[in-house]
Amino acid sequence: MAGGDGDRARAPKRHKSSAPSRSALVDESADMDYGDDFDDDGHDADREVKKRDFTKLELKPDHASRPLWACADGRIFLETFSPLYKQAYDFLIAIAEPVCRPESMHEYNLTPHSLYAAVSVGLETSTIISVMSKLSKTKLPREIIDFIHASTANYGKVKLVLKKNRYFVESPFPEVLKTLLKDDTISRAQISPEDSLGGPSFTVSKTAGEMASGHEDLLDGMELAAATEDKETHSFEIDPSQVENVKQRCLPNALNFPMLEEYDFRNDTVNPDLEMELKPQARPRPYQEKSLSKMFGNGRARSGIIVLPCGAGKSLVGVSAACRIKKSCLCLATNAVSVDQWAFQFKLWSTIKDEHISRFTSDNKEKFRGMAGVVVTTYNMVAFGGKRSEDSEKIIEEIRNREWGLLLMDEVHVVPAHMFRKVISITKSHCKLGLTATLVREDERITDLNFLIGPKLYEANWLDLVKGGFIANVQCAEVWCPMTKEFFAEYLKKENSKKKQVLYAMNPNKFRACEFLIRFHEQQRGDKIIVFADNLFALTQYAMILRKPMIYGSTSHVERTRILDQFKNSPDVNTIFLSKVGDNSIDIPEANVIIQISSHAGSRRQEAQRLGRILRAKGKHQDRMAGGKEEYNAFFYSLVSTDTQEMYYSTKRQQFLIDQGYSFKVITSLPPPDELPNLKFYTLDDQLELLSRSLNAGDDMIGIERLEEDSDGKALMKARRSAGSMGAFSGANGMVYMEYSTGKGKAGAPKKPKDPSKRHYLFKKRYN
DNA sequence: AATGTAGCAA
DNA sequence: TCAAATGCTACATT
Repeated sequence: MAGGDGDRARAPKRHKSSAPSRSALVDESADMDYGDDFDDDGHDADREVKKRDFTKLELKPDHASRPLWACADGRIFLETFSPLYKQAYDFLIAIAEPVCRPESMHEYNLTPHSLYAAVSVGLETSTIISVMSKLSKTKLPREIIDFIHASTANYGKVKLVLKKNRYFVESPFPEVLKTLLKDDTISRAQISPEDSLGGPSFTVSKTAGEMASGHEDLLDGMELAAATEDKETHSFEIDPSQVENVKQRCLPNALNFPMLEEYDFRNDTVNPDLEMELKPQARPRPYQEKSLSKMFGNGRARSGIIVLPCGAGKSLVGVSAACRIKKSCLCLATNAVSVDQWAFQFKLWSTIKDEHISRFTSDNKEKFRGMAGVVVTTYNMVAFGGKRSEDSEKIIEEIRNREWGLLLMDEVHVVPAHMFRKVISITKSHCKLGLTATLVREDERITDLNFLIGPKLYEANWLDLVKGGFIANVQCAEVWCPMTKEFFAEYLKKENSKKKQVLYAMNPNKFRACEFLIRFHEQQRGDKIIVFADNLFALTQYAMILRKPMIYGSTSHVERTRILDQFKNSPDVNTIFLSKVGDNSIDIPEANVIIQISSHAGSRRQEAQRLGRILRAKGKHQDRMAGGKEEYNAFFYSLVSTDTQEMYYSTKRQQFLIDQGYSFKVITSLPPPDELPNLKFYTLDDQLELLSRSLNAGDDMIGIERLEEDSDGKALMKARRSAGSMGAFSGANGMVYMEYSTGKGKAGAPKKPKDPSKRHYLFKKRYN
């Protein structure tokens, strides 16, 4: 990818009259005199640009060929149609936080944390400023430059190092260590050498810096700057249990000497090597390669987080990382299903021997043999506080005592922060790699992740992956379903938000939209469909009336696998209904349509997760692309009852999708009027019957709760558990829901089911 | 040894 | 703040 010679010859100081090519940019930044930060033509400092007042920003003569705008308040806008988009994107994603990424213009935010992330992948202050100035249409506002200087000045000065199960704080600058030790928390955490008389004392040692291997890539080129020469290193030891507190004190919002965690695994002779290589057929895709290069950019392993959408091959990144480090690896997942998957992925992509990898869950307590190995387990298992079984006790003891080369953490965004703290304080690892599909930014826990694991190393842009054909091209739509008069009247009467929820989920118009969509996708396109409903009552009703299998919490394991197997293999089962179980912990087979009939308020992360379920549909995509124009090959519908609380959340969901770069469509007329007679609940009677059933559902729930309080708790549990067999009803033997789907009882007086034992607990009370 | 059930935690 | 889910354990049943 070396560049054109014409560009190379051009003097850096001169304005370019044509669009700067990629190579021009690379060459210039390599030759760049960093003292000459911001622009070529002279006058500057006297300019006070007020925040949000952009009128005074000075356009460069060749602004049209430069892709970004930088505002004084730290916001950056990127034109995606620029020829320099790709480079600019790589750069921005490294230094700033993406805020919103619609199709033609992206917005980013420069924050202390994002700059922390930037310098910890090896960028230097001067490089950040010079590249930004190159890419900017305007002269960089003074505020931005000052901000970057201020936020990056102290980065990289302090390191946290693990040696022989002991933690050390290291720095080439003794005065920095002195500053740190003035802090109470840190000085209390210090483990003084024996002869210490209370004053701070450091150990001095020589470290040989390594030169990183160069690349032609813009960013990798810049990382060269991170290589160090021989330096004296000063250090003091800290109490392992205090590591996280010390780290926290060092953050930008406190002492502002954020600690860098790097693992010089090639020179680690203490920990035994693990024999494993990536198999030749495991070919990381460009973006996977890129995220790995961020992690290993300077020949060591950096701790941090890699953000890739589900279905984009996170596990290959994880396995590759483990293969490069070649030391013992502890891999953490959220549940047993993904533990199995991870173990499988390790065996699939790497040459690791079977006896060197082990799973550790409640019903799978394996042990690897040899000096080093990979252990795959759950967060729960490691953080578990209660009494352990004997086997677990032994294994967990080994996990505690071992020094891990890599701590691989899957779905880092779902795990609560306290869980993390526990896991991190229990295990001793040289390098931590967090994998996630979404970093929901306004969540405070994300900040926690930043110091508990490390900065974000790489984040892929979903749309770019779509364009590359790596993930499915999803059509997202929100379907607006007007409430029927009767449902809406009841809705307005209710105070209880629970009851309201049932009402807008059961809205007959929504039901028919759902029915129509299922029919359309099954029959016209031959798609595989997943329907999500958070509300259990709605879920069971929909599934029973439409006669589709469903899975929810208390569906037995056997039942689940049977249903999923049918969904996967049988041409007759093309739709399944899932409750929240589907969000995690179910290995969902290839589906390419999702319909949401009720989604919860704070469910933006769930939204992402669910969307992720259909991203995997690949292969097909390239074929269609080859055929000419791009086509959607996956569909994501959210059904919303208009004029209800649901509408309130629609804006948020919309925003989420747009932030990820998805375009968004609102459908208001579904089902088409001529289809109406063919769908359920066509007559008012049917609708009223549904209404009364829904209303009673709410009452019954409350009745059960009352029952739970005062009388026989055990009996209730029984009732609930037996309701678990509902899953069985809806599967192959389609008999039970017949009673409901064919029962055309009058409003308020539905037919009484024949066999009381098969009644759903929701209905139980009415008949007693 | 596999399954099911209940209790607990976070 | 709550509901729905999970995972781990122990114990009972087949």
